[in-house]
Formats: sequence, C-alpha cells, structure tokens
Amino acid sequence: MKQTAHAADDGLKLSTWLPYRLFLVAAQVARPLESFYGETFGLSQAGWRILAVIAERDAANASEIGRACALDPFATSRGIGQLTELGFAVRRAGKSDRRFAAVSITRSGRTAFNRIAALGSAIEARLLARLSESERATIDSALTRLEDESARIDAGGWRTLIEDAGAS
Amino acid sequence: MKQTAHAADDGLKLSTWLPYRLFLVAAQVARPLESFYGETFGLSQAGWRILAVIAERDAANASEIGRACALDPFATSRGIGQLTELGFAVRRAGKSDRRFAAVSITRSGRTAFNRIAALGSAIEARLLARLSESERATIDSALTRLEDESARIDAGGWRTLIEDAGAS
DNA sequence: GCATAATACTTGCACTCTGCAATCATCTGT
DNA sequence: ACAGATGATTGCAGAGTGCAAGTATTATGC
Repeated sequence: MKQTAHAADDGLKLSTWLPYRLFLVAAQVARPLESFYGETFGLSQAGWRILAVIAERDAANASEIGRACALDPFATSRGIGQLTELGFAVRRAGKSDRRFAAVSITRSGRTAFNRIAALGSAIEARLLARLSESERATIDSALTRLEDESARIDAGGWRTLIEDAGAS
Repeated sequence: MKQTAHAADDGLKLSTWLPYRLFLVAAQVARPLESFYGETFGLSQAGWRILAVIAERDAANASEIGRACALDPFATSRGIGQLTELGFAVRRAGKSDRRFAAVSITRSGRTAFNRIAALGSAIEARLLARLSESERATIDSALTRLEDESARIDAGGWRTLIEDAGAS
C-alpha cells in the first residue's frame, strides 16, 4: 500500500464526522440549560448532574454518584460541596462504614431540581418532536450500543485505537 | 391542574434523558482523541477543530472558521494563534480588505491533521461498526434535524423554552 | 476630505474549571 | 495495636472562558 508523496488528506470532514455531530447537538442543547441553572441557582454543570442523580437515588455515596454521572472523585466531591453550600443536599456519615458519606437531596434541592428538570424535559420534547416514532426507537436502541462502545473506546485510550487501526 | 403538596418529581432521569446520552457518547469518544493531540502536538480542542476546518477550506477568515466549528471570535482568535505558534497555520492579510486575515494550513499542519484524522476516523469506524446500515441512514437523517433544532434551541435561550412549555 | 462610525480581529484580566499530589478519616487484616 | 487499604477531601498550579477594552482597517455622513 503506497502513500502519495504530497500527503493526500484523510477524508475526515468535521461537519459529517459522527462524533462532532453528536457533540454539536449536545453542546448547543446544553447551553441554555446551563445558563438557566447557572443564573438562577449558581449551579455548575457538575452540580446539576449530581442533583439529578440524588433526586432519583437517595443516600448515595460519592463514588456511586460519580459513576452515575461520569464524574471523577474530585469533581464529585466539589459538586457535592457546592450543593450542600446551596442547601440543596446534605452529607450524613454512613451507617455502618463512616468513610461513605451518604448524600441526600433536601426539600429546596428537590424544588430546584424540578424547575431545572422541567426545562430539561422541554428541551428533550423539542428534539423528539423532530423525530418519527420509529426514528425514536431506532435511536434509543442505537444509542445504547454507542454508549457501550464509547465507554470501551474511552477506557482503551488512544494507543489501543492506533494499534487496532494499524492491524486492519 | 393541582400539584401534590409533597413535590412530585419531574420524570427526568439522567440516564434516559436524550441530551445527556448524546453528551455522554460525545464526551467519552472525544477524550482519547483529545489526549492524543494534546500530548503529541500540544493542541487544544479549539485548535484541533480549527485545524480540521482549514484543512478542507483554504484561506478562510476568522469569522468563517468560527462559524464552521461553533467557536466564538475570542476562542477562534486564540486557536488560530496557537496553530500559528505551532507552525500549523499562517495568517496572511486579506487581498482586498485587510481586516480579514486569511488563514491557511501549512505543510506540517496538514501532516498533523492527517495523523489526528486517522485516529478520528478509527473512532468513527468503531462506533459505526455497532450500527446496521439502516440505522446509520436513520441516524444520519435524524441528526440533521437534531442539529437544526438544537441550533434553534440555543439561539432562543432558556426564556423562550419556558414560554413555549408554559403555553402548552 | 476628514471626522465618525462600523467591522474584523486581538489582547488583558479576572474568574472558573481541571488535574494531580498530598492529606484526612475510617476501616480491614494480622 | 499497627500497617496498609479505602473513600473522600483539600490545596495549588495550569488551562480554559467570558467580557471589556484596544488596534487596525474600511465604510459613511456632512
């Protein structure tokens, strides 16, 4: 397999590259939500994600929360700190093992969550309105596989990707 | 329409919320690529996006670049600055109107782009391998509409979203 | 024709976010 | 009881971000 001397381009075009397209939709849709909870409650992105997790799963510890919303332990700890300062969450020492700090949502935290979630649902509804019923089903099922594969890609790191590509 | 006193939750569950699912795939897939071009070339995310744009569109000015990769003028300017420092791009004063700085990719910029794009294509291939031909077609067409709708959502801001939702 | 406004872009500065080392508190195995 | 493991937190440096102000150039009004 011979390469041309004058470095022919890889065909990658940003606007048709799947990862960029996903990123674009995610980023554009996240911006209004972020400015809402930022301006209204002084919440960061990590804070919002943690709030959403503890809204549905009570008395979770930090690592569980981190796993559930793809945050590293540092960000998780800081996010929880922010939520407790805002009065949206409380830390309690774990029952049996006191290293695990059980985090719970407060009443005002739930109120804030509901206001943000309403906006979040409105955004989702706007997106879904542009899709047919069968498209929604296809995307739901496909996204499950994409989530799985992207987790593998992330876990493997770029060296693995190069090896795999080289071995084709 | 009466609300229950003990604040019933909005049904929003992070793990099934479409915007979060898109974000997750995009973020996980972007991380290995970012660490590759970060470690190898000292390139930032903005830098990579701009590089991808000038690889396919020569002598673009800053605003065109910014529009093509969804960056504000500040980030665009800094990204171009980074690329010129790395020797991956050159700024030339515009022909007729010298306020427009025409940015072009250099030979070494193109080499770098090709190496990164190879990895990008490998990532995309890994994702596409998990989808059937018809799923790919569905997602391609659906994403076009989602891109359009997310741009509208972004442009409208959160106040518009609340008004729309309230008027349902 | 010259002051003024508009346009394209850049820079400085303050602020936030992130990544990582070091640390603290607690528990487990021997 | 003590060493080491585990879960979580903190401090700090570096990178990224948003916005006001600035430069350079071109267009406009009188």
